[in-house]
Amino acid sequence: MFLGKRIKELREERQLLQRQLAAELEIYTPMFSKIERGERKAKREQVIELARLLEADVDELLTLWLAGQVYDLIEDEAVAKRVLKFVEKNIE
Amino acid sequence: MFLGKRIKELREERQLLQRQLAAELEIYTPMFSKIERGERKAKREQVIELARLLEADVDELLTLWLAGQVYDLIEDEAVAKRVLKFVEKNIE
DNA sequence: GTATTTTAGTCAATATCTGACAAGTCACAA
DNA sequence: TTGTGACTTGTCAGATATTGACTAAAATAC
Repeated sequence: MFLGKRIKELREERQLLQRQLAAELEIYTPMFSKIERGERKAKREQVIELARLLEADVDELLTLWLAGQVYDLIEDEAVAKRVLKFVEKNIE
Repeated sequence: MFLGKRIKELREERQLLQRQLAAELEIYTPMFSKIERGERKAKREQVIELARLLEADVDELLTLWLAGQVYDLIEDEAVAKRVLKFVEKNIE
């Protein structure tokens, strides 16, 4: 969702078609469309490849990719913020 | 993992056996053991029921439950902290 | 309009998760 | 040293979820 939005932005800036990026990733265009709209989850490898194809920062895209997954997990939870704080405190 | 540790603490404080809590949750003891050790993921419902059985704060346990899932998602990622910050900024 | 791009929907294949259970380890007691 | 209770490990079929391939429909551009 965060990732899809950013990919679409970058793709349009670069004037590329979904079809073109899909071909590079060796997936079908409908699949690419779904990834862009957040209906399907991209694979890690695809995110990395997309960063290359779109000349974007791979860490930025990986961050958005993961953020979307974290968001999906906690968005409807009353304790969402508390969860984030907790994980922050307990990471590495 | 966070949840399992806390459940074990509470269970021992209350001097309850895995077998007893498992029975209350209507699951097999080995399953309970796995949940406690983080080998299996508890269900939302089970977390809520456990809070009741252990006289613990349900939000605390739900937080730990979700935190474990978020942690699993990002623990090995270089951008982990950045992800948390990003989600924090973009929640609600 | 019609051609191109994007999205929606279907479906089988595959991967992942779950529950149930037998069998194992470990600690302690008889 | 064997019996018992608590907990853990391992397995495996069945349920669930995810994925990829693709057709068809919708939106947009020309």
